[in-house]
Amino acid sequence: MSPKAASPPRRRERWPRDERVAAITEAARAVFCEKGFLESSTAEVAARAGVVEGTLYRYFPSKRALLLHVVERFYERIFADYEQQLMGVRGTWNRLRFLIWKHLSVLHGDPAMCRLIMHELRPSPDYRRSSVFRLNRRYTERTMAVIKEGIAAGELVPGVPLTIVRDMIFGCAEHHSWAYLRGEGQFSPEAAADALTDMVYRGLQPQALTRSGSADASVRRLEQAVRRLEGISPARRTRKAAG
Amino acid sequence: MSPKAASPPRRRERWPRDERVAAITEAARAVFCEKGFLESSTAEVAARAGVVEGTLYRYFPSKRALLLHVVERFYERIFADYEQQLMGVRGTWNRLRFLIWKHLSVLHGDPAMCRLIMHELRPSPDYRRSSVFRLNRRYTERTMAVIKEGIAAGELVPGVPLTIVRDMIFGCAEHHSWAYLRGEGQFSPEAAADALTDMVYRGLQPQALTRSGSADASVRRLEQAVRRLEGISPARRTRKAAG
Amino acid sequence: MSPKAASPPRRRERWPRDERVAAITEAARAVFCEKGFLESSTAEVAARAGVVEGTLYRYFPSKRALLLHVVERFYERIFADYEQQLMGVRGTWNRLRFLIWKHLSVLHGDPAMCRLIMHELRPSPDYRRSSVFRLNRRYTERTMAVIKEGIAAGELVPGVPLTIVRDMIFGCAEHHSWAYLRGEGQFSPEAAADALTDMVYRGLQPQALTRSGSADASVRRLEQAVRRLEGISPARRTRKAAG
Amino acid sequence: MSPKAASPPRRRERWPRDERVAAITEAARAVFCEKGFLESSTAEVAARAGVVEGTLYRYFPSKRALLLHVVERFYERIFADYEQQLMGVRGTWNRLRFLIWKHLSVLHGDPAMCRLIMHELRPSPDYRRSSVFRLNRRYTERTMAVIKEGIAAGELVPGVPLTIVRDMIFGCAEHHSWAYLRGEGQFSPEAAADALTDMVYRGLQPQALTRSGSADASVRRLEQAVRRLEGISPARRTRKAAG
DNA sequence: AATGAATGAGCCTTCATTCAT
DNA sequence: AATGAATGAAGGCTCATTCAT
Repeated sequence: MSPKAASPPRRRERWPRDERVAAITEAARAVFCEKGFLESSTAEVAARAGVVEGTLYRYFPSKRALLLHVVERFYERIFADYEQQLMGVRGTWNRLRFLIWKHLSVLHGDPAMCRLIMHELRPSPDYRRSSVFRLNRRYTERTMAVIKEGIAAGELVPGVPLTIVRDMIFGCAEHHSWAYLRGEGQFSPEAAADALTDMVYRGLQPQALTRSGSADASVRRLEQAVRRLEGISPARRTRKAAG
Repeated sequence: MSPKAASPPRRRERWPRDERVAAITEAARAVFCEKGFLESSTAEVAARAGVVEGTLYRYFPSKRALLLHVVERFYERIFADYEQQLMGVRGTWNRLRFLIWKHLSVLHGDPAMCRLIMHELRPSPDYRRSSVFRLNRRYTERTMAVIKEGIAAGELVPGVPLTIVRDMIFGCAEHHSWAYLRGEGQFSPEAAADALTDMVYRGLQPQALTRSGSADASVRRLEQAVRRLEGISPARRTRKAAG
Repeated sequence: MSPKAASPPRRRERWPRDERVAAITEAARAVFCEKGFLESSTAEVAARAGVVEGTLYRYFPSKRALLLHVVERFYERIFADYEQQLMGVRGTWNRLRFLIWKHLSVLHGDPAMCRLIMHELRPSPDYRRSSVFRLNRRYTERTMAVIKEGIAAGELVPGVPLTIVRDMIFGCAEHHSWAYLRGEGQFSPEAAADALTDMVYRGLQPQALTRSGSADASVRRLEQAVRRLEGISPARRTRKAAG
Repeated sequence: MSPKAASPPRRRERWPRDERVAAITEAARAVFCEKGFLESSTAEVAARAGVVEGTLYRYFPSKRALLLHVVERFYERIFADYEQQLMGVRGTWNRLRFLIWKHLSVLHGDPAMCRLIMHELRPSPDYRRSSVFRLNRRYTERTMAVIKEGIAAGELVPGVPLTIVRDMIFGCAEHHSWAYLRGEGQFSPEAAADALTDMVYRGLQPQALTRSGSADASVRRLEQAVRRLEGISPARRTRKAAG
């Protein structure tokens, strides 16, 4: 019933507000990345930031809010990079490759943070209501915009649902970097970007199955038309052709 | 508000060991899927299995081992399904589409278990040393084998690293089902399998990047006209309508 | 999830001291009544008063002192009402009924404040040393004065300890309004005042067997002995005697 | 993510369950009574009971449940006393006086516990849904039953709402013992019981205000007539009408 | 006078694992 | 084999009060 007794104060630093926030954010980033979110304690974050635990809660309402803030700052840095650079790249394939490469580079450049986002933030139940979800959407939309431009230009075909394309790009990147994020493997953003871009680009090419240049290309194409009329899947075409 | 009641002493049932294990496994599966691994307590698993907590530790060295066991059983069921059915499917595209569809169907059919595996088991630090990791590798290798067959048959080109192809397939599937696994969206295994298979298949076609204004451009245009008239795959319908 | 925003710097308003105090008092009253004392935070009081927390402590030495101040103001309002009105009422029963009704009306009219006083202020360890305790004493003494007048006038008998009478009146009022103060019931100040006044008034009527010192005291004592042997209540005495 | 590491066990006592519960309950009773509920810590309760904190939660789901249990045990002891003894008392006044005295004796005999109940348990928001509320109702109903018997026997009049009578008895007892419960005063259960019982009993007497055959009866009757001419109360109307 | 950020002790609760019976 | 009670460390969060500016 009686209020907590005051204790002799230690020393009371008065930094500018922004510096405090920055110190806390950075400390949180470091601790979360090192140990993971669940394994981090607010006590450790506070200690590393040079404040007491209570001070954390003056700036952030909860440990989780602090995580979100850390991740938001990360996205901001990413975006800052993006905007400029993309403008200097021309051509659908090149632009696509640039964005994929950029994404892979992010994964490669800060695996701890990416692991934090992917393994600890994203699985949480309210992720889809969080600001980070929206940031991520904005992030992926940049890539999808390039695809759409390609389609609009007639360079790519609109036949494949864009969500599939998006999931293919980001899912592939994620899977591909999986082990690396865990500190258990390596990958090359450049090589992966090349391969992935090619796959996606080719997958969206209008020519479909036309191994062009070959002498019998037109013959095969006729065969295929016939087969299609028989109601058979495209896969069959090849086999029959081969047979 | 009387103290928690002591449960009535259970009879020391003399079940066969296997039944015990099965009961515990099933209880664990149910609880883990319902509440997630971290949120599940051994107490609840034991209660649902009709044993006391201590008994759990007679059969499994830890809660985590129990999780691994549960997931292993799940993989076993998947495999049992697979082997037979794949043998009945011919053609690279079809076989690939079958495996992709099967994978998506698994995600669709038991989202809770898949979420458990993907969000709770896989991020753990020793996943790559676990039996489940090996099972999963075996699982994905089945799919990669089809790709390799396609390459061996000359139907697909070997230019793209297989790991990229694998990551594209499973990464896409995972991303695509993400919201669904959280109970926050829908997806169609069939439609997704079609689109994904097409993308991958086309991405591995030999025709390469003939974006040229090459000589056969006009031939291709003719082909397209034919295709439009025939109108076959779902993806194609759109194009037809648009055309 | 950006960090808690710093509030825009408030203008250092140069209110008259009294207005400041009044604003703080009113804010505190509102917050304390809404959420209870323990559940209220000085931060919220300050915010509602439009000042910062530190300013609170310029005017009040502690949160608890603020509570006391709030309650004192409340008592003052009550007293202001009282003094005048009572003068217009004549007759012991009427005056008693008026005061009881007034008390019940206060409970009825501001249940939140009364709950605050009764459930949160009064149980605190130093209540009996507080100014509010003295105010309350003054408050109850007004009622006791009426009783004393009635006794002095020979209309009521002095046999019952006044503290019991007082406790009966205020204890009854408090119990009667209990649920209402919690927002869980209703009561009528008028009906309760009637019943309570009658009970008290009748309980202090001379007719009962208690006017001792009278000549027949020893006779009554004998009667009581007899009755005790019969196992009958003293009340019977009267009726039997009267009969 | 990894389970908490086990530490070297200290010593593991295995008392009979009931003894453990009793030890915890008694420790909780002692600590709560000494320091109040809010000021007590589960750590202290556990220490006094000779168990670790976790053990508390095996038997009770929360600190508050422990409080409720302690209070329930207290009520049980009270009831055990009651039942027998009341049977040996005859006559409305005597029975009423016994119950009131008993209640006051309880307050007098265990002030710390009663303070706990009245100041810490009862004000809590969900008190009215608690088992203790029901126990208390049962407790007060015992007393009201005696009043009802008196009314049924024609010894008391039914004109006053029973809830008012109940509130008067228990409210008075509570107010009367207030300071004592705080360790700041004294009171005599016997004297208070006598006075309170008389007040209540007389307040429920049928005879109205006129019954004595005493010499000054006529004088009083005249006084009353005067008062009636002045006034006023609704209660009186009834009597007048009846007269 | 006013600000408003820093303090920091301490609480209730959880639960995988162990082990005496 | 089975029981089921005991362990005990750990952690996020609150908030009245102080005091440098």
